[in-house]
Amino acid sequence: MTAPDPGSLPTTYDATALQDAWYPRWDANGVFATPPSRGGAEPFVIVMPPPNVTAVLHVGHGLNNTVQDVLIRWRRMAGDDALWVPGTDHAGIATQNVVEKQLAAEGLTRFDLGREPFVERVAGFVERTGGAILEQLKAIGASADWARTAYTFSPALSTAVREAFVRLHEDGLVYRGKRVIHWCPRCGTSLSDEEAEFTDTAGALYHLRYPAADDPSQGITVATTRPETMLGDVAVAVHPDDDRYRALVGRTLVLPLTGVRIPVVADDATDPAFGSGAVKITPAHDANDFEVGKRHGLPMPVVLDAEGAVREGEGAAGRVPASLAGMDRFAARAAIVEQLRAAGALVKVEPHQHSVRHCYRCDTVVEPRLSDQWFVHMRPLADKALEALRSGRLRILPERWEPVYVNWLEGIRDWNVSRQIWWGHRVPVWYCDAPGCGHAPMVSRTDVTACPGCGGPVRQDADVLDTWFSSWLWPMSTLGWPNADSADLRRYYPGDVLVTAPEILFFWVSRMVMSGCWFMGETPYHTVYLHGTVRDMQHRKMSKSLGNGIDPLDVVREYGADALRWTMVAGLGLGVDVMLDPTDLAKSFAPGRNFCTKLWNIGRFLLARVGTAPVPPVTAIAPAALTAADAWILARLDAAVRDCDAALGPARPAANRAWTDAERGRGLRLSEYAEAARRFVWNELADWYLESAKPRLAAEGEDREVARAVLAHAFDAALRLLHPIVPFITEALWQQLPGTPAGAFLAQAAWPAPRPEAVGDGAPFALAQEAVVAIRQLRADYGVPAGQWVDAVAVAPAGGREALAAQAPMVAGLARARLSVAATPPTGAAAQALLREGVEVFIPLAGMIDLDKERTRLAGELAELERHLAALEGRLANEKFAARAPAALVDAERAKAQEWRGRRDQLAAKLAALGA
RNA sequence: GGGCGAAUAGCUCAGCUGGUCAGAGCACCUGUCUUACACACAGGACGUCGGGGGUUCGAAUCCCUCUUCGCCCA
Repeated sequence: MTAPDPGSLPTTYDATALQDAWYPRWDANGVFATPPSRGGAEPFVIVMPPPNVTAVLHVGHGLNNTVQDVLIRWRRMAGDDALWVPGTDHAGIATQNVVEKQLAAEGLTRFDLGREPFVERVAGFVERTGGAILEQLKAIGASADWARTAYTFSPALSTAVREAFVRLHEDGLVYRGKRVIHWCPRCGTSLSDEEAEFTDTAGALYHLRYPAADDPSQGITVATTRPETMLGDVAVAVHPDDDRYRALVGRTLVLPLTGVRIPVVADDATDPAFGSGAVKITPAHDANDFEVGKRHGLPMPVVLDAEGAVREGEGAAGRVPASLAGMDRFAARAAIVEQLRAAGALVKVEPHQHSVRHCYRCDTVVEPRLSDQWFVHMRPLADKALEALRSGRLRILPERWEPVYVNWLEGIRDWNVSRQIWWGHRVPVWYCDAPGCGHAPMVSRTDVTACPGCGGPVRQDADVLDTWFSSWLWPMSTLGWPNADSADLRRYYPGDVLVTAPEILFFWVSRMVMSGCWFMGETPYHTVYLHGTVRDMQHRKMSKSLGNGIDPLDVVREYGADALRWTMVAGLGLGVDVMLDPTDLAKSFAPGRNFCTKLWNIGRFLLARVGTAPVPPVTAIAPAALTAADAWILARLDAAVRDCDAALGPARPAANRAWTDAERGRGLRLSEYAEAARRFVWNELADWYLESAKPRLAAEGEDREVARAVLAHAFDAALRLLHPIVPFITEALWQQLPGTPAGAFLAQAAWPAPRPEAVGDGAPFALAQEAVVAIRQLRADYGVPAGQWVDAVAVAPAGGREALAAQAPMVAGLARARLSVAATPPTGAAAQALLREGVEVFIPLAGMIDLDKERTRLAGELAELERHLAALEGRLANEKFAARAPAALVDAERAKAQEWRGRRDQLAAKLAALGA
């Protein structure tokens, strides 16, 4: 690779060209890799939340991965052994759905193919199309260590899944049980609590009358939102203290339509205030009823099949009338309601607002259904995850999510990990079906091929494991777990930061903490950073179904990856949602586009002025050779570096891998970091220093060399500060700096540090800035044409005149004013302004001065000053303030009052001189 | 029903453990093609910090309460 020709910066900023030029070079030169040679550095590890293997990049991924890239590039530059592990997730249900849809187009189902051919087909599909999203991430500049790209269904990570299952079984935490679980009839599988999401739905409350068997004139009215489940009713429960029903407890009711006889039971979990106070009990199709059924030893007939149709299942003989058998649940609801109405059993129907669970993958209404499932007993794991947070080894930002995390873990329920689909890690349990053998089920790390008892064939459990059962191991499995000898695992576990969205705090984040604590004895990261959600202008979440999404690749093509990244990061307050308008990309991404264009122009102009000749390091310049402007910009740079550091860090807890209370809420303020860096390069370096340096650069001589050196140094540092956010443009500009060694990359350059001790703060320059601002204001007030030069006289105390006079060229350039410094004010009419340190600026404007206007202006200024002064003096006059406020504060307030009084007197004198 | 959180300029939000804290960006108004940038430069206007009460020498900042929103969980 040859260094680009320094004179070759194109006039127009071409983001695409920069991206095409620099990403391949970084990649080819191993900039993102974490070779053993960096072993001396401290590791900093982020594991990428693995996108679904079939996913395509959306703006949420863009935001999530940009944040991670900013952090990893920052730490890489800061000298850490920075590792960002990328990868994808096999996404059991989602991926299987995609392939099933393809099959459906061919008129086939997975059952037509059979299990193994189907799984092969999915694997082939993933092989061909999977992981495209990782290539898309490169387009937005993601600097992950691609050589370590992982996949939850790879052989290595599958080993981890099996190990985890077996070990939890050995620990007594895995069990198989018959429970009412959430069943998605469309996906044909069970779901965990987290995968069955509540949606508020306008439904109806049906009041059904069940007559007593021995006296049809008596009976009980029950209220239900799912009348079709009455086919599976086995009892009616009432509260034991409910006088309305006391006489009926123990008697028998007759189910309408089927004539099935059921008892009335007393159960104190019944809410007498809800509906009629009597509740029908359907143990096989309602989780609460299941508990009631167990308490009372009731049967549990299954009346809905796996497709959600009404059908006599286990224990349900005689419960489904032939006219209804095979009817879909919603059609059956309508039919049953009609039949009940006809039979006179329907008392009334009321509108009813309630929450209905839907499948998070396909939005189908979830059906509670009794079935055999594998569960993980979570209490012991959750306790460890709680301890991690309480001990400070884990923090969550923004901190307001911590109580949410705690609340969920404290009420944790067992995790249904089995799924009745084919695409996924098969449950590692084998059964011997041989009659008479009776060998217990075998839970095994390795495949079991023959029964150890009878030597006969064995059958593996048909279920696969929840995809989250593999992703909860991600921070360990990607590093080699369960191989305890893995060098990566030893070096890089535990990692540092997890960046994700709050939606998967329970699904994934807390479970990773649990698995890390349980299997490795340490939380997998010390910081969870939960960023906001990308929303449209109506604050709606962007989604495919709403059609309000933004394709990040469109943005990259039109405005560049840097503009995309800048817009998102600069707008990213901690935990704050990012609002973008999908109908107006130009407006949405204007902040990033504007900033990149500005930076490009700063760079182009600055680099052209600095030229290609070598510059000395600023540390080699004699302090006496530095002008006030130089001292000022170097001091501003120090402040900018400190601001960026404060906004970003600390990168990790100072000691013992545990956050102190003082550290806990600090850092990861990406928008503040962006603003601090932006302010420096734009408002300070470009607007003031570069402008003021123009005359120096135009002249020949030693001072020109000083200005070149300071410019090069300040811009170099600015590019370093900005690089994590806008990597491409900063790299391209940095390569043009005269000091850049051939073959070096900004992506690997050192993060700036403030000078250990400042050499002056450039106070005279700051004073001249005030003069420039004041003159500009006066010019605007008096409508002086922009192109017209004016004279300006600064009246300063004896000590400061010389330093201020030295700033005259700067004032000339920035305010179009010929500045002279004098001991006394000029005679005649002049517009005037008061600066700090008693300095006054006068602009004699022959014929332009309006005395009334000037008086009004000064009187306004005086009035405001007196208002503030009065408040201040009132405070100082308060004895209690003097007595109780900190002495330092009181002193500062006194000094301030002193200064303000001086100002007031000066202003008053001016007004008097104007004849006011 | 339970829990958490938010209400600060037209918009999106900073303001951490009470003392220039009334701010930033965008939008808006006015002027300018000032030898890199009109995707820019310069200047300007804009808020009794949701209502009420309390603690304090002092509250946007702490406490109580009301109102309105949002999120999570059941």
